[in-house]
Amino acid sequence: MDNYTIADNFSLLSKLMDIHGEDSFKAKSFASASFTIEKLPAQLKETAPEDIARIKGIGSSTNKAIQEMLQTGHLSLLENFIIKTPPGILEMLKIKGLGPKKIATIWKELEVETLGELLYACDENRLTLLKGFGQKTQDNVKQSIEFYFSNRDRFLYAEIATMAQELEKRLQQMLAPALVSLTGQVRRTEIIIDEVELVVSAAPAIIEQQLSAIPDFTLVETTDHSQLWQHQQHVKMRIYSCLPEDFAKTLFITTADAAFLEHFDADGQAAALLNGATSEAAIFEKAGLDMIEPCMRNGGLALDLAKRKQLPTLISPEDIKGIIHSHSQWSDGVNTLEEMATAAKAQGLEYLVISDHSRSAFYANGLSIERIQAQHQQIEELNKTLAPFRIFKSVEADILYDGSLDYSDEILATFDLVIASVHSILKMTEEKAMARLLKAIENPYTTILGHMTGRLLLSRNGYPVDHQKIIDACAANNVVIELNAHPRRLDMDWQWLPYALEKNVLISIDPDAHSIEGYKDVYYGTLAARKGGLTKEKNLSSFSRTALETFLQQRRAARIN
DNA sequence: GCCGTTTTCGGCCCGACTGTTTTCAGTCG
Repeated sequence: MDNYTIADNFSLLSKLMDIHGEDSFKAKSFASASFTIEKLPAQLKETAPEDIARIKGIGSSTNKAIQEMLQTGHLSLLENFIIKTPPGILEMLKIKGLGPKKIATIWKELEVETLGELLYACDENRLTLLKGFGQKTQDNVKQSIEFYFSNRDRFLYAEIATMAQELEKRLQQMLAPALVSLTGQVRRTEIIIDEVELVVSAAPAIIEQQLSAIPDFTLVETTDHSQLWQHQQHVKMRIYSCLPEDFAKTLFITTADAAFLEHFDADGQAAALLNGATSEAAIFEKAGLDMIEPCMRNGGLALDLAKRKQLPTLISPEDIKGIIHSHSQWSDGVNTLEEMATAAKAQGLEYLVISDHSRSAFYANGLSIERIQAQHQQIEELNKTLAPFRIFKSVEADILYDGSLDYSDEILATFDLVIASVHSILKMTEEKAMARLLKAIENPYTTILGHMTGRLLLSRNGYPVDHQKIIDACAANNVVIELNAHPRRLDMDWQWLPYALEKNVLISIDPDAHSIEGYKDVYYGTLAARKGGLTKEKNLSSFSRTALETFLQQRRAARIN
């Protein structure tokens, strides 16, 4: 083992000791040993133990640890700390601006254990609530984590979409008159993107020659049909090269996922349909099918619907009539309630459902019963001046560990609607998660089930749930299922929308906005919803104000009293 | 954990910089 490795081990040991709240002078001595060793002119493995003992800053314990590393290749003291540290906490040490003390605070105070959760806590403005943290620290941490994530090889659609569209335009200009189109995952608006894929009607050599001129891109792989380019510190780009007369065919084939193509070719007629096609529309026409939008070219469902002439008219962003699920300064939001409402009205929306956090969400400044009453007074006053725009009184009530909601029935009854979500103790078996969720769904005051699995895409898996049973329970209890539109959540997953629609369960595309800026996330929620075949009729946030009022009255009459 | 003397137990603490404070805590090179 060389000096650098030994020094690194001591450095990490020191940080972990600080994170775990060990005596800071002890931790410091390992840090200074690390510093000293890194600068030693001679290798420790070639130095006699008694000579090592004479080095300033290395005492008997450190020397013993050095000998252990030299003899066994391990440092048991360090390994013991690693075992009791979640991997996400170790990863936080890679984030600029975060040292042991801050990480310990984040871990202990926020109960955040992964970078994904930490990023989300920044989005929700929760870091600034911690002592010793301010706006700048939160901004730095957020930026730092995003940078870290951007160096990984998978991306959220929202992180990639703009860049992909700009790339498409740029290539169209560079390679004209060749045809260029986005295809694959991006064209299907998948929620997670591995590669930006494009079809280009030009020869590989020409594409390579042109793209080599862009300094940001490096060619990493060439196959018969495609080239893979790596953008510096960014996503990979795959380019399918084809003849101009094969453009429609290639676009069709590369847009769809494998299961869709398999279904499409179930009778072995695909080749005949594709060859010589001048457009995708012509392919569908020749196949006797209505045009299936690229976003629905996953699996076989859309093809079955198309064969029966039952393709739905998909919801689109302009079908959103109000903001459901939002947070203001009353809890952990950035903007005041008045600002949130005024902005929603100015955007042409008909209503705002304000759902600040409930009292157990202490980390998010959740509302005490007194503060709920004060907020309701303010809502009533604002509604007088904003009418016909309306603020609906809501709350994002924590589903507690036993499945009960965070307030008594008397308090829950004062809201127009209640969004019930799990925020704490996310590590559960499926059995526990199901019992907890089902109890919350059966609560007559629960109107909407918020972010069903608690997942954070690319960074945290949700707790395990039996989707089918949850959907069945929502159907039985007339509970709306949220499609949380935050691009890192998109929870419930769109893959379960067909089943929910079959069971006649309403969906609600909700931004979970913690600022006015957050409203724009409904766009991503809508894209995900389209993949699952959602229509505006089945989306609660597409209801007009009056339709929502009627729905809530009827639901209340049926479920309560 | 290390050090060292007024010497075996009590104090130790890179300095510059940032950010959050209103005199300091934490991070980083």
